[in-house]
Amino acid sequence: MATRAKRYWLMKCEPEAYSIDDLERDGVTTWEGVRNFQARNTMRDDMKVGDGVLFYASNAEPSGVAGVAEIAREAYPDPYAFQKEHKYFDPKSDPDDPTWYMVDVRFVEKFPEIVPLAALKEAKGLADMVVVQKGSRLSVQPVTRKEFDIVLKLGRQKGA
DNA sequence: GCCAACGTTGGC
DNA sequence: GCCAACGTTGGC
Repeated sequence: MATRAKRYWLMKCEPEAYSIDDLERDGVTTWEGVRNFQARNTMRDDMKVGDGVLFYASNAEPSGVAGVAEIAREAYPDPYAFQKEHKYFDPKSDPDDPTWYMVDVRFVEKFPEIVPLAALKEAKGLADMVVVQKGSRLSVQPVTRKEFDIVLKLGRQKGA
């Protein structure tokens, strides 16, 4: 099997919709409902099983990285886009040529405390991280290995 | 709840 | 293909 270096991502979710605790309970979850082309492209074209994911809680108190997950299944068509009554329904998505894709995500670790966005902004080495850029609204974004490791360290040291 | 920043839509 | 209007995201 052809292999490639493990890549790293950040995925946002509002805790009210789905939290790291929900993920810990479920073990694996589906990541449906992404309706942004750039985020879709990332999921569909770049995510591979085993890639690392920073689980980011948006619209939270505080917002920040709540833990770690990994890609459990590579992209497949988002079935909710075809369900008329569903809030993720998109009449323009053709089942024979789906517009929207989703991946599955597996729980890896919950940080003792959330790493707030403010801490990410202050941390050394994270100045170029997508999520700290002003006006960054992408719900699925790439993270470098270096950034991933720094955030991991921040998350683990909190409760110590 | 406010509002700035951004993506998408649609008229032309 | 431009760009104004609109809807959404998401920090605060």
